[in-house]
Amino acid sequence: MIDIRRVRDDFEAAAASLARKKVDRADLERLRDLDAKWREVTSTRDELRAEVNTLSKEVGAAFKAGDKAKGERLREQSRLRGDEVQALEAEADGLQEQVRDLLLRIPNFPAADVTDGAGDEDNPIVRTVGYDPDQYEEHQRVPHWEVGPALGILDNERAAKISGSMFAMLRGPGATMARAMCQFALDRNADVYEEIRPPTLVTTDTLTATGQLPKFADDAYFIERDDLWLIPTAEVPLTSLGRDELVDEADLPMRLMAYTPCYRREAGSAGRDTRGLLRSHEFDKVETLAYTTPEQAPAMLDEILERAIGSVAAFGLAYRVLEICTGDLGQSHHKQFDIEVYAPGADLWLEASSVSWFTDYQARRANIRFRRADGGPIEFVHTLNGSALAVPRVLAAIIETNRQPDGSVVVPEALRPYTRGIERITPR
RNA sequence: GGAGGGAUGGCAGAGCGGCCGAAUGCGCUGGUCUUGAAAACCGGUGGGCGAGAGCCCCGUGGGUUCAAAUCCCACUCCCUCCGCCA
Repeated sequence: MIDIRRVRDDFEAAAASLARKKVDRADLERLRDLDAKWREVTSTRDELRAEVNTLSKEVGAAFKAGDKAKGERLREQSRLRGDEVQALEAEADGLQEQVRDLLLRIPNFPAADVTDGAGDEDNPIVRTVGYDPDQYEEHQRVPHWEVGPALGILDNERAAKISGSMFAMLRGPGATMARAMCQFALDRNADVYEEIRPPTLVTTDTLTATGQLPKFADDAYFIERDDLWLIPTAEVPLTSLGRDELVDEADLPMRLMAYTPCYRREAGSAGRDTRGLLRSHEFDKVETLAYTTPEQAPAMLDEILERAIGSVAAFGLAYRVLEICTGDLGQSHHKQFDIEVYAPGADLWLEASSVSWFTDYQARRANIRFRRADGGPIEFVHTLNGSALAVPRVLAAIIETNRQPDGSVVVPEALRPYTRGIERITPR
Protein backbone atom coordinates (compact mmCIF):
# COMPACT_ATOMS: atom_id res chain seq x y z
CA MET A 1 0.00 0.00 0.00
CA ILE A 2 1.02 3.58 -0.42
CA ASP A 3 2.28 5.77 2.40
CA ILE A 4 -0.78 7.66 3.53
CA ARG A 5 1.46 10.57 4.48
CA ARG A 6 1.81 11.37 0.82
CA VAL A 7 -1.92 11.94 0.71
CA ARG A 8 -1.85 13.96 3.92
CA ASP A 9 1.18 16.09 3.15
CA ASP A 10 0.64 16.93 -0.50
CA PHE A 11 -2.79 15.86 -1.58
CA GLU A 12 -2.61 17.52 -4.99
CA ALA A 13 0.67 15.88 -5.93
CA ALA A 14 -0.57 12.46 -4.81
CA ALA A 15 -3.84 12.90 -6.67
CA ALA A 16 -2.04 14.00 -9.83
CA SER A 17 0.28 11.01 -9.77
CA LEU A 18 -2.49 8.54 -9.10
CA ALA A 19 -4.73 10.10 -11.73
CA ARG A 20 -2.23 8.68 -14.24
CA LYS A 21 -3.31 5.27 -12.97
CA LYS A 22 -6.98 6.19 -13.29
CA VAL A 23 -7.64 6.56 -9.59
CA ASP A 24 -10.83 8.42 -8.85
CA ARG A 25 -10.10 11.68 -7.08
CA ALA A 26 -13.23 11.18 -4.96
CA ASP A 27 -11.73 8.01 -3.47
CA LEU A 28 -8.64 9.91 -2.45
CA GLU A 29 -10.69 12.68 -0.95
CA ARG A 30 -12.63 10.14 1.05
CA LEU A 31 -9.37 8.61 2.20
CA ARG A 32 -8.01 12.00 3.23
CA ASP A 33 -11.16 12.88 5.18
CA LEU A 34 -11.44 9.53 6.95
CA ASP A 35 -7.81 9.73 7.91
CA ALA A 36 -8.20 13.24 9.29
CA LYS A 37 -11.19 12.13 11.32
CA TRP A 38 -9.30 9.10 12.59
CA ARG A 39 -6.40 11.23 13.73
CA GLU A 40 -8.74 13.58 15.52
CA VAL A 41 -10.51 10.76 17.35
CA THR A 42 -7.34 8.96 18.34
CA SER A 43 -5.87 12.19 19.61
CA THR A 44 -8.71 12.83 22.06
CA ARG A 45 -8.74 9.15 22.94
CA ASP A 46 -5.07 9.33 23.85
CA GLU A 47 -5.61 12.37 26.02
CA LEU A 48 -8.34 10.60 27.94
CA ARG A 49 -6.23 7.52 28.23
CA ALA A 50 -3.44 9.59 29.70
CA GLU A 51 -5.88 10.78 32.35
CA VAL A 52 -6.92 7.24 33.17
CA ASN A 53 -3.31 6.21 33.46
CA THR A 54 -2.50 9.06 35.82
CA LEU A 55 -5.59 8.46 37.91
CA SER A 56 -4.82 4.77 38.15
CA LYS A 57 -1.42 5.47 39.53
CA GLU A 58 -2.94 7.81 42.09
CA VAL A 59 -5.47 5.17 43.08
CA GLY A 60 -2.67 2.76 43.88
CA ALA A 61 -0.76 5.44 45.76
CA ALA A 62 -3.80 6.45 47.79
CA PHE A 63 -4.61 2.92 48.87
CA LYS A 64 -1.01 2.28 49.69
CA ALA A 65 -0.96 5.42 51.83
CA GLY A 66 -4.05 4.12 53.62
CA ASP A 67 -6.34 6.89 52.38
CA LYS A 68 -9.29 4.70 51.52
CA ALA A 69 -11.80 7.46 50.85
CA LYS A 70 -9.51 9.23 48.41
CA GLY A 71 -8.70 5.97 46.69
CA GLU A 72 -12.30 5.09 46.13
CA ARG A 73 -13.13 8.55 44.86
CA LEU A 74 -10.29 8.46 42.35
CA ARG A 75 -11.18 4.95 41.31
CA GLU A 76 -14.69 6.06 40.43
CA GLN A 77 -13.34 9.00 38.43
CA SER A 78 -11.02 6.74 36.52
CA ARG A 79 -13.78 4.28 35.78
CA LEU A 80 -15.98 6.98 34.25
CA ARG A 81 -13.11 8.23 32.09
CA GLY A 82 -12.47 4.64 31.07
CA ASP A 83 -15.98 4.33 29.69
CA GLU A 84 -15.41 7.36 27.51
CA VAL A 85 -12.16 5.91 26.28
CA GLN A 86 -13.94 2.75 25.29
CA ALA A 87 -16.49 4.61 23.21
CA LEU A 88 -13.81 6.59 21.39
CA GLU A 89 -11.81 3.45 20.87
CA ALA A 90 -14.67 1.77 19.08
CA GLU A 91 -15.08 4.79 16.85
CA ALA A 92 -11.36 4.94 16.08
CA ASP A 93 -11.24 1.24 15.24
CA GLY A 94 -14.13 1.60 12.83
CA LEU A 95 -12.45 4.53 11.10
CA GLN A 96 -9.13 2.78 10.90
CA GLU A 97 -10.70 -0.22 9.26
CA GLN A 98 -12.34 1.98 6.65
CA VAL A 99 -9.02 3.69 5.98
CA ARG A 100 -7.25 0.38 5.60
CA ASP A 101 -9.88 -1.05 3.27
CA LEU A 102 -9.58 1.98 1.08
CA LEU A 103 -5.81 2.04 1.25
CA LEU A 104 -5.56 -1.58 0.15
CA ARG A 105 -7.33 -0.67 -3.05
CA ILE A 106 -5.30 2.41 -3.92
CA PRO A 107 -2.58 1.47 -6.43
CA ASN A 108 1.08 2.37 -6.25
CA PHE A 109 2.38 5.66 -7.61
CA PRO A 110 3.78 5.23 -11.13
CA ALA A 111 7.38 6.29 -11.73
CA ALA A 112 7.64 9.79 -13.14
CA ASP A 113 9.22 8.54 -16.36
CA VAL A 114 6.59 5.91 -17.12
CA THR A 115 4.86 6.57 -20.43
CA ASP A 116 1.24 7.64 -20.24
CA GLY A 117 -1.16 5.39 -22.05
CA ALA A 118 -4.64 3.91 -21.97
CA GLY A 119 -3.85 0.22 -22.23
CA ASP A 120 -1.47 -2.40 -23.54
CA GLU A 121 -1.74 -1.00 -27.07
CA ASP A 122 0.20 2.04 -25.83
CA ASN A 123 3.17 0.14 -24.38
CA PRO A 124 6.28 1.45 -26.15
CA ILE A 125 8.61 -1.17 -27.61
CA VAL A 126 12.01 -0.23 -26.26
CA ARG A 127 14.08 -2.95 -27.87
CA THR A 128 13.65 -5.63 -30.54
CA VAL A 129 16.34 -8.23 -31.11
CA GLY A 130 16.64 -10.94 -33.72
CA TYR A 131 13.32 -10.33 -35.38
CA ASP A 132 13.02 -10.21 -39.15
CA PRO A 133 9.64 -11.35 -40.44
CA ASP A 134 11.20 -12.42 -43.73
CA GLN A 135 13.81 -14.67 -42.19
CA TYR A 136 11.42 -17.46 -41.24
CA GLU A 137 11.06 -20.48 -43.50
CA GLU A 138 7.83 -22.25 -44.30
CA HIS A 139 8.70 -25.14 -41.96
CA GLN A 140 8.88 -22.70 -39.05
CA ARG A 141 5.43 -21.38 -39.75
CA VAL A 142 3.67 -24.26 -38.03
CA PRO A 143 2.13 -23.53 -34.64
CA HIS A 144 3.40 -25.57 -31.72
CA TRP A 145 -0.07 -26.93 -30.98
CA GLU A 146 0.34 -28.84 -34.25
CA VAL A 147 4.06 -29.55 -33.97
CA GLY A 148 3.81 -30.73 -30.37
CA PRO A 149 1.19 -33.46 -30.84
CA ALA A 150 2.84 -34.55 -34.10
CA LEU A 151 6.10 -35.12 -32.24
CA GLY A 152 4.35 -36.69 -29.28
CA ILE A 153 5.68 -34.11 -26.86
CA LEU A 154 2.45 -32.20 -26.18
CA ASP A 155 -0.74 -34.04 -25.24
CA ASN A 156 -3.39 -31.57 -24.15
CA GLU A 157 -6.23 -33.92 -24.97
CA ARG A 158 -5.18 -36.25 -22.22
CA ALA A 159 -4.45 -33.29 -19.95
CA ALA A 160 -8.10 -32.31 -20.41
CA LYS A 161 -9.20 -35.86 -19.62
CA ILE A 162 -7.28 -35.71 -16.37
CA SER A 163 -7.93 -32.14 -15.28
CA GLY A 164 -10.32 -30.42 -17.66
CA SER A 165 -9.69 -27.66 -20.14
CA MET A 166 -6.74 -25.30 -20.13
CA PHE A 167 -4.22 -27.72 -18.72
CA ALA A 168 -1.12 -28.73 -20.64
CA MET A 169 0.72 -32.00 -20.59
CA LEU A 170 4.24 -32.45 -21.88
CA ARG A 171 5.61 -35.85 -22.69
CA GLY A 172 8.92 -37.51 -23.33
CA PRO A 173 11.52 -35.08 -24.72
CA GLY A 174 8.98 -32.25 -24.32
CA ALA A 175 8.78 -32.82 -20.58
CA THR A 176 12.54 -33.22 -20.46
CA MET A 177 13.08 -29.93 -22.24
CA ALA A 178 10.67 -28.10 -19.91
CA ARG A 179 12.58 -29.36 -16.90
CA ALA A 180 15.88 -28.56 -18.59
CA MET A 181 14.74 -24.97 -19.04
CA CYS A 182 14.13 -24.59 -15.32
CA GLN A 183 17.47 -26.12 -14.44
CA PHE A 184 19.15 -23.87 -16.96
CA ALA A 185 17.49 -20.75 -15.55
CA LEU A 186 18.35 -21.66 -11.97
CA ASP A 187 21.96 -22.47 -12.78
CA ARG A 188 22.57 -19.35 -14.77
CA ASN A 189 21.38 -17.14 -11.89
CA ALA A 190 22.94 -19.13 -9.08
CA ASP A 191 25.99 -16.86 -9.06
CA VAL A 192 24.15 -14.23 -7.02
CA TYR A 193 20.68 -15.59 -6.28
CA GLU A 194 19.88 -17.87 -3.38
CA GLU A 195 17.77 -20.79 -4.56
CA ILE A 196 14.57 -21.29 -2.60
CA ARG A 197 11.99 -24.04 -2.83
CA PRO A 198 9.04 -22.38 -1.11
CA PRO A 199 5.61 -23.78 -0.27
CA THR A 200 3.13 -23.22 -3.07
CA LEU A 201 0.04 -23.19 -0.88
CA VAL A 202 -0.14 -20.00 1.13
CA THR A 203 -2.34 -18.20 3.64
CA THR A 204 -4.61 -15.26 2.94
CA ASP A 205 -2.14 -12.93 4.67
CA THR A 206 0.60 -14.03 2.33
CA LEU A 207 -1.47 -13.41 -0.76
CA THR A 208 -2.52 -10.00 0.56
CA ALA A 209 1.05 -8.92 1.18
CA THR A 210 1.98 -9.00 -2.49
CA GLY A 211 -1.15 -7.21 -3.61
CA GLN A 212 -3.03 -10.13 -5.16
CA LEU A 213 -5.80 -9.72 -2.63
CA PRO A 214 -8.38 -8.34 -2.32
CA LYS A 215 -8.49 -7.35 -5.97
CA PHE A 216 -7.59 -10.57 -7.74
CA ALA A 217 -9.34 -13.13 -5.58
CA ASP A 218 -11.13 -14.54 -8.64
CA ASP A 219 -7.86 -15.26 -10.39
CA ALA A 220 -6.41 -17.52 -7.71
CA TYR A 221 -7.32 -21.04 -6.67
CA PHE A 222 -8.58 -21.30 -3.12
CA ILE A 223 -8.80 -24.37 -0.94
CA GLU A 224 -11.68 -23.53 1.30
CA ARG A 225 -11.35 -26.45 3.63
CA ASP A 226 -7.90 -25.42 4.78
CA ASP A 227 -8.12 -21.72 4.05
CA LEU A 228 -5.15 -21.84 1.69
CA TRP A 229 -4.46 -20.39 -1.74
CA LEU A 230 -2.40 -21.85 -4.58
CA ILE A 231 0.27 -19.39 -5.60
CA PRO A 232 -0.09 -17.69 -8.99
CA THR A 233 3.67 -17.00 -8.96
CA ALA A 234 6.67 -17.58 -6.70
CA GLU A 235 6.69 -13.83 -6.18
CA VAL A 236 4.06 -14.47 -3.53
CA PRO A 237 5.99 -16.74 -1.14
CA LEU A 238 9.31 -15.03 -1.88
CA THR A 239 7.96 -11.63 -0.95
CA SER A 240 6.44 -12.97 2.23
CA LEU A 241 9.66 -14.70 3.13
CA GLY A 242 10.83 -11.45 4.67
CA ARG A 243 7.49 -10.49 6.12
CA ASP A 244 7.55 -8.75 9.51
CA GLU A 245 11.31 -8.82 9.52
CA LEU A 246 13.94 -6.19 10.04
CA VAL A 247 17.04 -6.69 7.91
CA ASP A 248 20.41 -4.99 8.06
CA GLU A 249 21.41 -2.69 5.24
CA ALA A 250 24.52 -4.84 4.84
CA ASP A 251 22.28 -7.74 3.75
CA LEU A 252 20.84 -5.70 0.89
CA PRO A 253 20.37 -6.26 -1.90
CA MET A 254 19.00 -9.67 -1.01
CA ARG A 255 18.46 -11.79 -4.10
CA LEU A 256 16.20 -14.85 -4.10
CA MET A 257 15.09 -17.19 -6.85
CA ALA A 258 12.67 -20.07 -6.93
CA TYR A 259 11.40 -22.65 -9.31
CA THR A 260 7.73 -23.38 -8.64
CA PRO A 261 4.59 -24.41 -10.40
CA CYS A 262 2.17 -21.49 -10.77
CA TYR A 263 -1.60 -21.75 -10.66
CA ARG A 264 -4.00 -19.35 -12.30
CA ARG A 265 -7.73 -19.65 -12.78
CA GLU A 266 -7.57 -17.41 -15.86
CA ALA A 267 -11.15 -16.43 -15.19
CA GLY A 268 -12.73 -14.91 -18.26
CA SER A 269 -10.01 -15.87 -20.70
CA ALA A 270 -11.43 -19.20 -21.84
CA GLY A 271 -11.29 -19.60 -25.60
CA ARG A 272 -8.90 -16.76 -26.41
CA ASP A 273 -5.23 -17.45 -27.00
CA THR A 274 -5.43 -20.60 -24.99
CA ARG A 275 -4.26 -23.08 -27.56
CA GLY A 276 -1.31 -25.31 -26.92
CA LEU A 277 0.96 -23.73 -24.36
CA LEU A 278 -0.31 -20.18 -24.67
CA ARG A 279 -2.27 -20.08 -21.45
CA SER A 280 -2.91 -22.78 -18.91
CA HIS A 281 -4.03 -23.10 -15.33
CA GLU A 282 -0.75 -24.59 -14.22
CA PHE A 283 2.76 -23.92 -15.45
CA ASP A 284 6.35 -23.89 -14.31
CA LYS A 285 8.39 -20.79 -13.79
CA VAL A 286 11.70 -19.67 -12.32
CA GLU A 287 11.24 -16.37 -10.56
CA THR A 288 13.92 -13.95 -9.41
CA LEU A 289 13.23 -11.43 -6.68
CA ALA A 290 15.20 -8.87 -4.72
CA TYR A 291 14.87 -6.75 -1.62
CA THR A 292 16.87 -3.54 -1.95
CA THR A 293 17.36 -0.12 -0.47
CA PRO A 294 15.58 2.65 -2.39
CA GLU A 295 18.94 3.71 -3.84
CA GLN A 296 19.75 0.23 -5.14
CA ALA A 297 16.38 -0.32 -6.78
CA PRO A 298 16.85 1.30 -10.22
CA ALA A 299 20.04 -0.67 -10.90
CA MET A 300 18.36 -3.84 -9.69
CA LEU A 301 15.51 -3.30 -12.13
CA ASP A 302 18.06 -3.29 -14.94
CA GLU A 303 19.85 -6.30 -13.54
CA ILE A 304 16.73 -8.44 -13.32
CA LEU A 305 15.64 -7.33 -16.78
CA GLU A 306 18.99 -8.11 -18.38
CA ARG A 307 19.14 -11.51 -16.72
CA ALA A 308 15.64 -12.37 -17.89
CA ILE A 309 16.54 -11.28 -21.41
CA GLY A 310 19.71 -13.36 -21.20
CA SER A 311 17.71 -16.56 -20.86
CA VAL A 312 15.59 -16.13 -23.95
CA ALA A 313 18.57 -14.76 -25.87
CA ALA A 314 20.54 -17.88 -24.96
CA PHE A 315 17.93 -19.97 -26.76
CA GLY A 316 18.36 -17.91 -29.93
CA LEU A 317 14.81 -16.60 -29.89
CA ALA A 318 13.67 -13.30 -31.33
CA TYR A 319 12.42 -11.09 -28.55
CA ARG A 320 11.36 -7.58 -27.76
CA VAL A 321 11.12 -5.52 -24.61
CA LEU A 322 8.11 -3.37 -23.84
CA GLU A 323 7.86 -0.61 -21.33
CA ILE A 324 4.50 -0.89 -19.61
CA CYS A 325 2.53 2.36 -19.82
CA THR A 326 0.44 3.81 -17.00
CA GLY A 327 -2.77 2.34 -18.38
CA ASP A 328 -1.37 -1.19 -18.32
CA LEU A 329 0.69 -0.97 -15.14
CA GLY A 330 -0.36 -3.33 -12.37
CA GLN A 331 -1.79 -2.14 -9.07
CA SER A 332 1.38 -2.66 -7.06
CA HIS A 333 3.75 -1.59 -9.82
CA HIS A 334 5.87 1.52 -9.96
CA LYS A 335 7.58 0.62 -13.19
CA GLN A 336 7.48 -2.49 -15.32
CA PHE A 337 8.94 -4.08 -18.44
CA ASP A 338 7.64 -7.08 -20.31
CA ILE A 339 9.73 -9.39 -22.43
CA GLU A 340 7.98 -11.01 -25.36
CA VAL A 341 9.32 -13.80 -27.50
CA TYR A 342 8.31 -14.28 -31.09
CA ALA A 343 6.63 -17.53 -32.02
CA PRO A 344 6.79 -17.79 -35.83
CA GLY A 345 4.34 -20.67 -36.14
CA ALA A 346 1.58 -18.97 -34.22
CA ASP A 347 2.85 -15.64 -35.55
CA LEU A 348 2.43 -14.11 -32.12
CA TRP A 349 4.56 -12.18 -29.66
CA LEU A 350 4.22 -14.10 -26.43
CA GLU A 351 4.70 -12.50 -23.04
CA ALA A 352 7.48 -14.51 -21.48
CA SER A 353 8.55 -12.38 -18.57
CA SER A 354 7.44 -9.41 -16.57
CA VAL A 355 10.02 -7.41 -14.65
CA SER A 356 8.70 -5.09 -11.99
CA TRP A 357 9.69 -2.53 -9.42
CA PHE A 358 7.22 -2.07 -6.57
CA THR A 359 9.06 0.57 -4.54
CA ASP A 360 7.93 0.12 -0.92
CA TYR A 361 4.33 -0.74 -1.85
CA GLN A 362 4.61 -4.46 -1.17
CA ALA A 363 7.09 -4.02 1.67
CA ARG A 364 4.62 -1.75 3.43
CA ARG A 365 1.92 -4.39 3.20
CA ALA A 366 4.31 -7.14 4.17
CA ASN A 367 6.15 -5.04 6.75
CA ILE A 368 9.66 -5.73 5.46
CA ARG A 369 12.04 -3.10 6.78
CA PHE A 370 15.74 -2.44 6.99
CA ARG A 371 18.05 -0.65 9.36
CA ARG A 372 20.61 1.70 7.85
CA ALA A 373 24.23 1.07 8.72
CA ASP A 374 24.67 4.72 9.71
CA GLY A 375 21.90 4.40 12.28
CA GLY A 376 19.38 6.39 10.28
CA PRO A 377 15.66 5.79 10.58
CA ILE A 378 14.24 2.35 9.85
CA GLU A 379 12.74 2.23 6.37
CA PHE A 380 10.77 -0.14 4.20
CA VAL A 381 12.78 -2.06 1.62
CA HIS A 382 12.00 -1.91 -2.06
CA THR A 383 10.94 -5.13 -3.76
CA LEU A 384 11.57 -6.04 -7.39
CA ASN A 385 11.02 -9.20 -9.31
CA GLY A 386 10.94 -10.79 -12.70
CA SER A 387 10.39 -14.13 -14.31
CA ALA A 388 13.82 -15.52 -15.07
CA LEU A 389 12.07 -18.05 -17.22
CA ALA A 390 8.42 -18.99 -17.64
CA VAL A 391 8.37 -22.34 -19.35
CA PRO A 392 5.31 -22.72 -21.58
CA ARG A 393 5.51 -19.73 -23.88
CA VAL A 394 9.27 -19.85 -24.24
CA LEU A 395 9.02 -23.54 -24.99
CA ALA A 396 6.35 -22.79 -27.59
CA ALA A 397 8.66 -20.25 -29.25
CA ILE A 398 11.56 -22.71 -29.21
CA ILE A 399 9.49 -25.48 -30.77
CA GLU A 400 8.32 -23.22 -33.58
CA THR A 401 11.59 -21.39 -34.17
CA ASN A 402 13.71 -24.55 -34.13
CA ARG A 403 11.50 -26.69 -36.33
CA GLN A 404 13.43 -28.17 -39.23
CA PRO A 405 12.31 -28.92 -42.80
CA ASP A 406 11.89 -32.60 -41.86
CA GLY A 407 9.53 -31.69 -39.02
CA SER A 408 12.00 -32.37 -36.22
CA VAL A 409 12.84 -29.80 -33.54
CA VAL A 410 16.40 -28.99 -32.55
CA VAL A 411 17.08 -28.61 -28.85
CA PRO A 412 18.89 -25.31 -28.15
CA GLU A 413 22.56 -25.73 -27.36
CA ALA A 414 22.11 -24.09 -23.95
CA LEU A 415 19.69 -26.81 -22.82
CA ARG A 416 21.70 -29.82 -23.88
CA PRO A 417 23.63 -30.19 -20.65
CA TYR A 418 20.26 -30.95 -19.05
CA THR A 419 18.56 -33.16 -21.64
CA ARG A 420 20.42 -36.47 -21.24
CA GLY A 421 21.95 -36.05 -24.64
CA ILE A 422 18.77 -35.26 -26.51
CA GLU A 423 19.76 -32.84 -29.28
CA ARG A 424 16.86 -33.20 -31.63
CA ILE A 425 13.28 -34.29 -31.26
CA THR A 426 12.16 -36.35 -34.24
CA PRO A 427 8.69 -37.49 -35.28
CA ARG A 428 7.86 -40.95 -34.15
C1' G B 1 -6.52 -36.38 15.79
C1' G B 2 -5.11 -36.79 21.56
C1' A B 3 -1.80 -35.19 25.93
C1' G B 4 1.77 -31.82 27.83
C1' G B 5 5.29 -27.50 27.42
C1' G B 6 6.24 -22.81 25.21
C1' A B 7 5.75 -17.69 22.45
C1' U B 8 8.91 -11.15 25.87
C1' G B 9 13.62 -6.07 22.21
C1' G B 10 18.41 -7.56 16.28
C1' C B 11 19.38 -12.55 19.06
C1' A B 12 19.28 -15.29 23.80
C1' G B 13 16.70 -14.86 28.27
C1' A B 14 14.50 -12.81 33.47
C1' G B 15 10.02 -10.75 34.92
C1' C B 16 5.30 -10.66 43.40
C1' G B 17 -1.63 -7.05 39.17
C1' G B 18 0.64 -0.69 40.24
C1' C B 19 7.82 1.20 41.41
C1' C B 20 7.97 -2.76 33.98
C1' G B 21 8.64 -0.57 27.71
C1' A B 22 10.68 -4.25 30.62
C1' A B 23 16.67 -7.12 34.40
C1' U B 24 20.87 -9.60 32.42
C1' G B 25 23.94 -11.55 28.50
C1' C B 26 25.24 -11.40 23.31
C1' G B 27 25.32 -8.36 19.11
C1' C B 28 25.81 -3.44 17.28
C1' U B 29 27.87 1.43 18.27
C1' G B 30 30.86 5.71 20.62
C1' G B 31 35.04 6.42 23.84
C1' U B 32 39.57 5.14 26.92
C1' C B 33 43.96 2.24 26.25
C1' U B 34 47.25 0.75 21.76
C1' U B 35 51.93 2.16 16.36
C1' G B 36 47.39 -0.61 14.67
C1' A B 37 44.11 -4.46 16.08
C1' A B 38 42.36 -7.79 19.83
C1' A B 39 41.36 -8.02 24.97
C1' A B 40 39.83 -5.09 29.03
C1' C B 41 37.15 -0.99 30.94
C1' C B 42 33.40 3.18 30.53
C1' G B 43 28.99 4.97 27.88
C1' G B 44 24.95 4.45 24.19
C1' U B 45 21.44 1.13 21.88
C1' G B 46 13.48 -1.73 20.75
C1' G B 47 9.30 -0.46 17.44
C1' G B 48 4.79 2.46 15.85
C1' C B 49 1.61 7.08 15.95
C1' G B 50 1.94 12.37 17.12
C1' A B 51 4.10 19.36 15.97
C1' G B 52 4.18 18.38 21.12
C1' A B 53 2.21 16.81 25.72
C1' G B 54 1.37 12.14 25.31
C1' C B 55 -0.54 7.37 23.56
C1' C B 56 0.14 2.29 21.84
C1' C B 57 3.06 -2.36 21.33
C1' C B 58 5.57 -8.48 25.75
C1' G B 59 2.22 -14.38 19.58
C1' U B 60 -3.24 -12.79 17.90
C1' G B 61 -8.25 -11.56 19.47
C1' G B 62 -11.62 -11.02 23.48
C1' G B 63 -12.57 -10.55 28.94
C1' U B 64 -11.78 -9.26 34.43
C1' U B 65 -9.84 -4.64 36.98
C1' C B 66 -9.35 2.10 38.82
C1' A B 67 -4.84 -0.42 36.77
C1' A B 68 -2.64 -6.49 32.86
C1' A B 69 3.72 -8.88 30.05
C1' U B 70 1.59 -10.70 34.81
C1' C B 71 -5.29 -13.23 36.07
C1' C B 72 -9.40 -15.69 32.76
C1' C B 73 -11.25 -17.43 27.74
C1' A B 74 -10.57 -18.48 22.53
C1' C B 75 -7.34 -18.89 18.47
C1' U B 76 -2.53 -19.28 15.79
C1' C B 77 2.30 -21.00 15.60
C1' C B 78 6.62 -23.77 17.69
C1' C B 79 8.60 -28.00 20.71
C1' U B 80 7.96 -33.07 23.13
C1' C B 81 5.15 -37.61 23.44
C1' C B 82 1.05 -40.87 21.53
C1' G B 83 -2.12 -42.23 17.36
C1' C B 84 -2.88 -42.21 12.00
C1' C B 85 -0.67 -41.88 7.19
C1' A B 86 1.95 -40.61 2.00
